[in-house]
Amino acid sequence: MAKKPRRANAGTAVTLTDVAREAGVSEITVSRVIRAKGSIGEKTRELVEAAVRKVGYVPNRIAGSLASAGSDLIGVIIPSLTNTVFPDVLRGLDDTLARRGYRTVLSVTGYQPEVEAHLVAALLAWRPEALVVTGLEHQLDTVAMLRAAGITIVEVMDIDGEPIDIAVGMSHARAGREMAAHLLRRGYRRFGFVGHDLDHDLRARKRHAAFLATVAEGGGRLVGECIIEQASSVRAGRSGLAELLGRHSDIDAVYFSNDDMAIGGVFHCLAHGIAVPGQLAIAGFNGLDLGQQLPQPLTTVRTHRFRIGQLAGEAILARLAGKKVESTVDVACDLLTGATA
Amino acid sequence: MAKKPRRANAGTAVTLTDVAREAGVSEITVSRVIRAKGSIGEKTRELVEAAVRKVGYVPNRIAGSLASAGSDLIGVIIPSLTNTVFPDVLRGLDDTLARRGYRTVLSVTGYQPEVEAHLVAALLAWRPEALVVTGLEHQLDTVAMLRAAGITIVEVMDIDGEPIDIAVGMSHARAGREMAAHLLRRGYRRFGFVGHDLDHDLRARKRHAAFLATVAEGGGRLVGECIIEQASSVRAGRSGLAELLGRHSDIDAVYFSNDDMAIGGVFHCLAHGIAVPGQLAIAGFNGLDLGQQLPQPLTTVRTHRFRIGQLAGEAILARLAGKKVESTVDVACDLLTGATA
DNA sequence: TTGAAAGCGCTAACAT
DNA sequence: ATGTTAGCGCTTTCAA
Repeated sequence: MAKKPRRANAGTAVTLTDVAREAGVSEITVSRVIRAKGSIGEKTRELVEAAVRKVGYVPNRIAGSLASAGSDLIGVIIPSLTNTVFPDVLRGLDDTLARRGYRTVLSVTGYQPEVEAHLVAALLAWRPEALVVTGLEHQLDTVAMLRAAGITIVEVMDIDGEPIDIAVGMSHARAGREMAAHLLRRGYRRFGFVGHDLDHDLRARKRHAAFLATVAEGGGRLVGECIIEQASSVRAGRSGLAELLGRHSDIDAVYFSNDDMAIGGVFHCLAHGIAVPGQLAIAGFNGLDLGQQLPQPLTTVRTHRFRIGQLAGEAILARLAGKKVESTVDVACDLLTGATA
Repeated sequence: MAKKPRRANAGTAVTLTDVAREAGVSEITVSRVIRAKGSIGEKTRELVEAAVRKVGYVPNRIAGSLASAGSDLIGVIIPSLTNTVFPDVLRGLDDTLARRGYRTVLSVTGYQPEVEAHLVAALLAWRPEALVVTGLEHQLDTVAMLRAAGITIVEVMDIDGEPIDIAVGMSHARAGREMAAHLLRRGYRRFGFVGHDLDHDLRARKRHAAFLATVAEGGGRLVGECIIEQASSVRAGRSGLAELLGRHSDIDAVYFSNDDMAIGGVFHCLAHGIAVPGQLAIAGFNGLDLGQQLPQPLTTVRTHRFRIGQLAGEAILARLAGKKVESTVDVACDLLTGATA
C-alpha cells in the first residue's frame, strides 16, 4: 500500500516518482525525457515514455515553475469583453503566444481602475513572465506594482503618453483629429457627438477631445452632444442619435464614440428615412467589418486590434529572448472614407 | 550581504522570509496574517502588515499552490474569439468566478479537436480546480484526460448528448427544429441555407441537420444551400446569400447558420432592393443585439450566452463547495419572431 | 497565539 | 548518459 498522501488532491496524484519507479530510472531522468532536455539514451527514452503512458502522468507545472525559472504564464488585463475590440487584441496575443507554449491568464476590469489595481496584484502573484494591461492611465499604486514586478509590461491600445515599459497601440488623439479634418474637408461645419461613458473609457475621451479641438480650429462648431452613461452598443448609438436629433435639428454630421455606436446611428437613419449622408453624415471609429458590410460602408478610422495583439505578443517574445524592444510601437490607424460622410 | 540567489528571477525575489525578518516573527505567522487564517494577535498583525508594505511583498501563488491544496485556477477552452458568442460566455464565467478569487486561464482551439487535446493537457498541468470546455464532442484521448483529471469538468453551449461531468447550454437540435417549424407555420416551403464551415462547428451542424429534417417532415424543401468554408461573419453571410440567389431564384426563405451570417444576408437584400420578408425571408440564430437593432429586427432564436457562462461558473463554485450539481443545465433558447420572416 | 520541522513535485547544479 | 543532493517559497502538521 502506498504512502498515504497528505491532501485531498490525492486523486490525481501521479508524480514523477511514480513514473520513475515504473520505468526503473531516477526522477531527473524522467524529467529530462519529458522536457526533452539534456541527452537521453534511446532505450531510456522509450522506457520512460511507456511508463508515462502507463501511469497516466500529467506533469505538474506548478511544481515545475517553482523549481525552475519560467512560469510560461502571461497575464492579460482588459477592461471589457463586451466590446469586440478586446477579444480581437486577445486573439492576436493568443495567436503569437500560445503556439510558443505560453498560457494566458485573463482578467477583466470593467473599466474600473481600482479593480485593475487589485487584478494586477492577483496576477503578479502567479509570477507571470509578462503582463499586458490596457491603456496608459493607471492608479499610482498600480504603476508602482508594475514597475516593481521586474517583468515585461506591455500597455496596449494607446500610445499617447509615456509607457511604463512597452506600449503597443495607436494614437487616439490623432484618430480624433483625422476624422475631424476629414469631415471639415467634406464641408461639414455643424457637428454632433454621440458617445458612451467617457469617464471610464479614457481612450474614447481622448478621441473626443482631439475631435472637438480640431473642429474648433477648422471653423466648425459642436452643436450638441449626447453621452450615454453605459458601455457602447448598437442600441445605445441608435437611441443616442434619436435623442440628439430630438434636441437639435441643425446638425449635419455626427461623430460617434465608436463603430458600434455609429452603426446604431445608421440604423436609426435607415428606420426613419433620414438620408445618409445627404441629410446627416455619420462617422465612427474602429473599422469593424460589420460597418464595412453595411449597404453604405461606414466612414470610420480603422484600427488594427488583432495586429496590436500580435505585436504585443512578439514584443514579449523578443524580450524574453533577451532582445531589445522599442518602447513604443505605433500601429497606425487609417481613415476609411466609406460612404456615410 | 544576502545569500546569492540561484536563479535569474532574483529581481522580484521578496519572499515570506524577508517579511518575517523585517517583522521579527516567523514565516508561518506572516503566512497566517496574509491568508487571514488562524488566530493572530492584533499587534502581530499590524507589525506584519507594515513589514509587507515596507518590503513590497507580493505573495507567490505558485509556491502557495504547491504547498497547499487549491490553485484557484480555472481553465477555459473555447473554439474562437472571433465569434462574439464565446467572449459572452467568458464574460459570464469571469463575472461569477473572478469575484470569488478564481483566475481564468484561457486557451483557444480554432475549432480543431487535436488542438483541444493538446490544450487540455497543457491546462491540466496547471492543476486547475475546474476546466471548462466547449461542446460535447471531443477526441477520445481528450475525454480520457478529462475523466482522469478528477476535477470538475463543465462542457458549455450544448446539451445534446452525454456530458462527461456537467453540461451547461442549450439544445441546438431543438433550436433548428423550432426555427423550421416557425418558418413552415408562416407558410414558407422553398428553403435555402447559408452556412459556415459545418465540418468544424459541430453545433451549427446540429442546427442544420435538425432544421432540414423538420423542413422535410413539414412538407418543405431545401432548394439549395451555400456553405462558406470559413468562420462565420457578416461578410461571409452577405456573399453567401449573393451566391445562393445567383444559383436559385425560387427560394422564399433562407436559414443562416447564425446571426452574423443572417445580418450579412439582410445587408445584401438592403443593398439590392430585395424586400424582406416580402420577396425573401431571413432567419438566424443567437439573437445578437445587433440583429435586433436592425431597422427590421431579425427573426432568430435567442441564446443566453452570458447566462450560460454564469451558470457554468456557479456550477463550479457549487462543486468546489462540495454541493451536488445537476449534470445537465438547460438554458433554453427562445424564438424571436422579429420581422424578417 | 506562535513556532519548528517536514515536505508539496519538480529541476539546477554538480557529480559520476 | 544518468544519478545525487539540495532547495524553489510556501503551508501543513504537530508542539509549545
